[in-house]
Amino acid sequence: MQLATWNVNSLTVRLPQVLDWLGANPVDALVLQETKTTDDKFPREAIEATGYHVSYFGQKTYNGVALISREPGLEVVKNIPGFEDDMARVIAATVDGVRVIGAYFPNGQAPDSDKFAYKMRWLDALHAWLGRELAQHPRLVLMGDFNITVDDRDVWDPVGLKDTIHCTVQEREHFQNLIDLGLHDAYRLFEQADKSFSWWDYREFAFRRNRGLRIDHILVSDALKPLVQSCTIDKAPRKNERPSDHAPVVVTLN
DNA sequence: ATGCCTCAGCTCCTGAGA
Repeated sequence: MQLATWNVNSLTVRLPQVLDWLGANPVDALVLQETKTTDDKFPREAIEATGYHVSYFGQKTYNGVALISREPGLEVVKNIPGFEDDMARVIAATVDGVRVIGAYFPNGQAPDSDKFAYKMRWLDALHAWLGRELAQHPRLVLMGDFNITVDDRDVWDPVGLKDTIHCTVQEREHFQNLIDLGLHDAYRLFEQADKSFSWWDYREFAFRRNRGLRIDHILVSDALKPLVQSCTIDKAPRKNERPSDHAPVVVTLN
């Protein structure tokens, strides 16, 4: 079984690339972030024409998530139950007996901002909900754009970017709290090349110079950890003509 | 350098992203 996550930075712009990628990488489930489109404009037919099922939860201009799967997604949940939020950030469903949660974590902008405070509240709510989800669904994967670097290996310039957004102690503590629920960073279960990133700024030729961050993650539960065969970042779509600034991350389970 | 790209939208500038 293969699962993947990709922040597409507008599905309207990236739909052809998503369809191409799925054709070349026929994963069992793919979660998307930053679809940036309302549900009435979501390209459901184009995705279903490929034989996939899709659930989606969007809004105008910002955010928006989707879950594409070969088998239908069951028990679909949108956003974090009990957490009032006017932003579309989470979609969850059970696919082939695995609870798949796709999430677009808040950016947070700057450590002293209101958006950072919202990010902290959102992370608290995610943690509480995830504890309940894990109790009900031991076979669980949480994946998406976390907007958090786990440690300095995930940062192209850890000195220059120390304590800036995505690299703060508070964000990393929240990440560790998720891990402490019984989750594992699938990417770090394997030896990986130095300076492996999943996002590169559009500016200053950041991709070409490999000045990036690893902020897109796949966490697998204790029950799934023994099944993980590989976890990779697919940089190929970042080389497309009009790329997303993020690359897909893929995990293979047996 | 609160820029540099890219995207959406009350679109020809602005806000947000990371």
